[in-house]
Amino acid sequence: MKSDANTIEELFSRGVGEFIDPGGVFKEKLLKKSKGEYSNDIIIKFGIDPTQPDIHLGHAAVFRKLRQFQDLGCKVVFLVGDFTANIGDPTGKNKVRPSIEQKEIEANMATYLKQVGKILQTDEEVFSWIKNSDWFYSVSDLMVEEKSVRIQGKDEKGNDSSIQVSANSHIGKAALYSATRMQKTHLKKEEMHDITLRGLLWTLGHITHARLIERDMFQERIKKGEELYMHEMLYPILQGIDSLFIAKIYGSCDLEIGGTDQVFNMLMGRDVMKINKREQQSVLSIKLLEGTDGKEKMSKSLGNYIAITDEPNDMYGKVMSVPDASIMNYFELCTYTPRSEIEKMKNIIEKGGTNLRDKKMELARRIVALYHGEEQAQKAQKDFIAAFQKGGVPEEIEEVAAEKKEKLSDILLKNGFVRSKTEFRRLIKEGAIKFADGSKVEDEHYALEEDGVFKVGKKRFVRIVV
RNA sequence: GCGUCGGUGGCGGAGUGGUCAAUCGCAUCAGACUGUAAAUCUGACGGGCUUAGCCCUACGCAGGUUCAAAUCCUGCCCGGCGCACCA
Repeated sequence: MKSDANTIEELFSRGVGEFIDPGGVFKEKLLKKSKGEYSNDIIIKFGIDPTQPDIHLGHAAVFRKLRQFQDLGCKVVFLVGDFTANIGDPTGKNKVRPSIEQKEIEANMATYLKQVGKILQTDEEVFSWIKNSDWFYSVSDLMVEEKSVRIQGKDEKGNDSSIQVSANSHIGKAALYSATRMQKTHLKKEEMHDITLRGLLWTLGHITHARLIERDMFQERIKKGEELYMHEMLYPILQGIDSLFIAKIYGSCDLEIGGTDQVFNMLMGRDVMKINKREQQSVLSIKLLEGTDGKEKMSKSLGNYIAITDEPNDMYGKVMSVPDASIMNYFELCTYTPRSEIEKMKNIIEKGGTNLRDKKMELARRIVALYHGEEQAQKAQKDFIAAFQKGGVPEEIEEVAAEKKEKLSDILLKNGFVRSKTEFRRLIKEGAIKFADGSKVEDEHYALEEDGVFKVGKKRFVRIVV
């Protein structure tokens, strides 16, 4: 990627909610870096939740931004907020097994990074990740399985020596813990950084109540007379402490990126860093992508998302189902279409000069091409036209196996095309289940004699092979 | 701990002994119209069946009263609010 002024300009404005970079510190570093005049790593922090590994276009917008920074020589650090996620968790386990947790997180990260790898570079030079329990847990939080631990050291004469200690002792736990810590094992650090109550209070001693309750969300709840718990108040500060520790561990934390809903928390990081005499991070927030319903933000739990692992046809179709009003939001956040072109499009649309459907098809094609390649995108478009504009059946559809004479209702139920037999019967009554030629299946007991293609409603297609 | 109000389908929220698989709104699904958009209209929306009907399981959990309970009683669990205790 070229690092000309235009690229940089686009980087800080496209899809961006706010870019807070007092004194232009970050921008300057970036410029220097691109000219080879800045030798330190430029660290960009991004908080993730790997327990939800389905990455959708909303995340992708941020990842694509991160990728652009990587291309300019920055290093992206994913912060896994496992510790802070546990605080709000009511299951309330008060002891932890770090080695097991580490394994779980690593397994999650593996699937997560597999998807992220489609967008980001994940080699060590420009990428790293760390979990925040690495500095938030204290030795007393831990539970040990072992009975005893051997600790290596030197004797008075400087010869190698070791002693056996009880695993449940403070020193034993410390030894076991340090053997699982990412700072040591993944990042090969000698010195370990931890937050302590002393350090936390020091920081808290510089933050006022008024500063904290500024936050919109807190204000709203105060207005409604809802309770505000102390751990919730502390949350932004803990997130800030994460930035501080990334700076300690990686040498700096120059920029934090997140959704527009994270701006307050990210700015808290600046405060915490300043209090602790660290260079403050800059903050870049990315606009939220609307979901396929065009109302809420895209999220898995609302079911209005397009996953980057969605099949081409599916992805194309989902983009087409997005309301017209969201098209520009998608163009900005989900494609590389130059902004000048997007602006032109906006003008044309405002004048009502063009068929919006065609713009949306272009959008869908571009998005599919991004994740599946141009060829697949073309194919998805062709299939879409065949299936929906001409009322046929797409070429590539899900195929399921079935026994001869097996009832259609059972096959569809078994493969999740209908939720229950009752629903199947309803759909038959409504004339929603059709053969490939478009004629309706009238008999709810219809059984298969040979291979067949069926439509359930207008969006579900299946080829059944006997 | 005491008092009090509450826990109903994916969500919100009616119902306070039979006519309740449960009014209504949202969400969802299907049909019509379309551009698989929006808007609009129509219908469905616990599960199952040999389907003008029938059966099963459900209104926090467990018992009980009754011919009959989401609805009444008892115990338990969970949540909101008020008060007290502790500090």
